[in-house]
Amino acid sequence: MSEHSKDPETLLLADFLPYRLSVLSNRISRSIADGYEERFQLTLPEWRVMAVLGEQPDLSAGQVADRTAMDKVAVSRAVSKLLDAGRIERHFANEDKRRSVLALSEDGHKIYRDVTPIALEYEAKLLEEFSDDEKRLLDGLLVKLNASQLETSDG
Amino acid sequence: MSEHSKDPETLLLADFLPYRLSVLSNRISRSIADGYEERFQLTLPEWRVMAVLGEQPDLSAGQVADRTAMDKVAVSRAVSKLLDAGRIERHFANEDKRRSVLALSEDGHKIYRDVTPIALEYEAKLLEEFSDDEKRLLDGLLVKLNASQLETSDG
DNA sequence: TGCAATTAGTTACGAATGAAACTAATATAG
DNA sequence: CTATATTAGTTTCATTCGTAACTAATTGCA
Repeated sequence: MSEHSKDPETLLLADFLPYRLSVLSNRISRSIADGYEERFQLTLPEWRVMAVLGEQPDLSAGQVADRTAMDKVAVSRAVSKLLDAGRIERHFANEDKRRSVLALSEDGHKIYRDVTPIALEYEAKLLEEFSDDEKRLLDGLLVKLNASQLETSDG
Repeated sequence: MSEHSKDPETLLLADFLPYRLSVLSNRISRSIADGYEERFQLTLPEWRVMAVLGEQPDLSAGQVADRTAMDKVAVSRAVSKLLDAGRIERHFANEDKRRSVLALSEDGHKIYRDVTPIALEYEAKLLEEFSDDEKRLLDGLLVKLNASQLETSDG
């Protein structure tokens, strides 16, 4: 990236990878959320929790946080709204009564089945002009960026 | 993406492009911001405004909003904090007294010169394992995704 | 055992955010 | 001209968000 600006004094926002990713990602997330938020009265963090529980039920709040890269407070809030709305069910583990065990309710499953295709169709449209090769390439580059990010941030 | 899940019923978050971009991008932005926020008492939106003014001075608030993909309220707030801190200067255009003309102050320039290398070094680290080919590829794929996003959202 | 440290999750509170209403200046239509 | 519509930017208000403090349950170690 920034091949145009090797000079460490010059920052061209339009070439700056973190900036580009941020703008792109925010626009995409917003577009998808527009497809379900109003219609299902469902915020993005709530949908993330539902998506992960639809994929794998009986996770704890902490596990949900790990998988969605949300922080535990955000998960706690989303969970409590989803419980109020009757979209998930919660019980607590016998062997550790702090640990919650979360799963979609029947109602939650219904919404999950409705929203999932909206999300996937959006992704499909986004990638509709991409060849299989390009998709694989993109996948690989994102995996690599992700690994690089993890190294770069902490150790 | 989601090559694993062509089935429109099944959403694998870990394969879902919008989700992956969001997690990656948020982590990257956070890491960079950690490098300057506390040290320079500078929030991310404030830095974005400074970055664009450092690159091209004498923009109006609206032009800053367009170039940073921030909304005008966010720009207004960032501008007013930057004015308070003496990091930018504002006057108003003679031919249209509503339109602001913004530029970094001397102090702002100093900060700009300090923060820019932090941002660029982070980007460089992120891409340090990428060959030139891979960088070009990534650049092209992001350009394409961006175009696709624009089409997909509105018309 | 029993007390300190850790862990799961929630609550409280201040800061950040976004939508909508507002103000002031300019452009446009009659 | 003058009234209406539009545009630039700000303010307000309600919501969202993140950090830190808190509660409750569990673990570890003396």
